[in-house]
Amino acid sequence: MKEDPHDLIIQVSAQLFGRFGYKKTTMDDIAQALRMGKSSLYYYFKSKEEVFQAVVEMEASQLKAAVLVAINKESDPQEKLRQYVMVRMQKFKETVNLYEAVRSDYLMHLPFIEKVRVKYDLEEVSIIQGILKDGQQKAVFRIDDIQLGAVAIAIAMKGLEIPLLINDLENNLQLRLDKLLEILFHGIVKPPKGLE
Amino acid sequence: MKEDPHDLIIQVSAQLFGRFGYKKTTMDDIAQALRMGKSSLYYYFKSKEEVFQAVVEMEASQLKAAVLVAINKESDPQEKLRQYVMVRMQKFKETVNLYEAVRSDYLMHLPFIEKVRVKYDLEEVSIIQGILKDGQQKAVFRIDDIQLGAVAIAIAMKGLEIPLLINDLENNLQLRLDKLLEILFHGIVKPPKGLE
DNA sequence: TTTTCGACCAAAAAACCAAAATAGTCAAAT
DNA sequence: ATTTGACTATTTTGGTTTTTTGGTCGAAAA
Repeated sequence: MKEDPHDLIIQVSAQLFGRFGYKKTTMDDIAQALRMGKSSLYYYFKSKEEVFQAVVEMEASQLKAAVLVAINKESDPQEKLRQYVMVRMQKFKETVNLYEAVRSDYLMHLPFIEKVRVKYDLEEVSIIQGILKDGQQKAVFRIDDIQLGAVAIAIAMKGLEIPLLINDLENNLQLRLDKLLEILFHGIVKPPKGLE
Repeated sequence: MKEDPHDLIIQVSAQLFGRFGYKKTTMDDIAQALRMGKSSLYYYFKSKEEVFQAVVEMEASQLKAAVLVAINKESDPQEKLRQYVMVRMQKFKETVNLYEAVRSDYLMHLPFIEKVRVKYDLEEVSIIQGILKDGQQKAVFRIDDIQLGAVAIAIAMKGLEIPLLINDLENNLQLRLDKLLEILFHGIVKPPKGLE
């Protein structure tokens, strides 16, 4: 079974974009890597932007898939959420193009990237919502507004992306995540009566 | 009492940097605005970078001061923390140069800005630590590792900076902050016995 | 019909270069 | 101790040419 040209282009482009970045990768580069004429690319994609968008969307859906697999392995909502955060942070760094798209000043302001980012953010919130809802049904989470709660958690997660590029904190990361999760689960206010 | 030239330069520079940005503001512009020769500037500062650094540090310390005033108005640790988050997010946007320094791709990677940012982050963590410690002594907060807890909260706060530039959410901001704080205070896990 | 590609174009980018602007120096003046 | 004008080395800018690149099209192949 031959590979669908469409997908093949996306795969090869992903590698090139990943290595050289969006600007430095030309349509000719991609065509040459595929040993086809540049014009042929335009039979499958109508612009360079569209190719990049496809690459980013592919990576985003892979990230999403990995995350879904991880949380479905767990049944305890608390553990689901922990796995979600862990896997999502872990994989995020590895998806180079998505990373660049969200990060690079140059790309970030392009309207088509903006679209992808919003979509990707919404999916993230939706996944968290799912976990929260599940936890609520199983009566382990107490949270009144699930929508807002999910957004709040997503926001906190964004904060973790910042120091990610400043200094790699492979080691600290685990520790900080655990701390963040503990606060997320139990809060910092002492329970009223003699508990715990 | 005359104004200290050093401080005067910082004040005027802050306005110019704020209006035109770091790159577009020349030392001549600053000198002219002060009606002094450009060379005189170099009597007080040894480079343009140093002037900008002084401006950013001034703004950072003003932000810190405003935040300290706000939290000292409150005595309840929980309210302290709430005021801290509110004021810090509110004022942050208004300190244009600090904002640009942390944000702009061009400036962010300059080593001297990096330094300022780290220092500023550390101070932020230290303030949060203070609030947490106070809350612990007053037995209203329960948190084992104050250092890590403060870092976790600071990280979550960084997440709030991101959507700040994407779309102004003056209105949503208040709502999201409250939600984030509620989770921060009480967590999302249902307490074991029939409480609350 | 569907897919590929060479030839082509307009627009963008890179290379180049001279002129202007700018950060920074210094010796002399105040 | 402070200020400044004159000076310089380095960037930045503006304008021009050349090259690259994204994208089109019609013809050829499959």
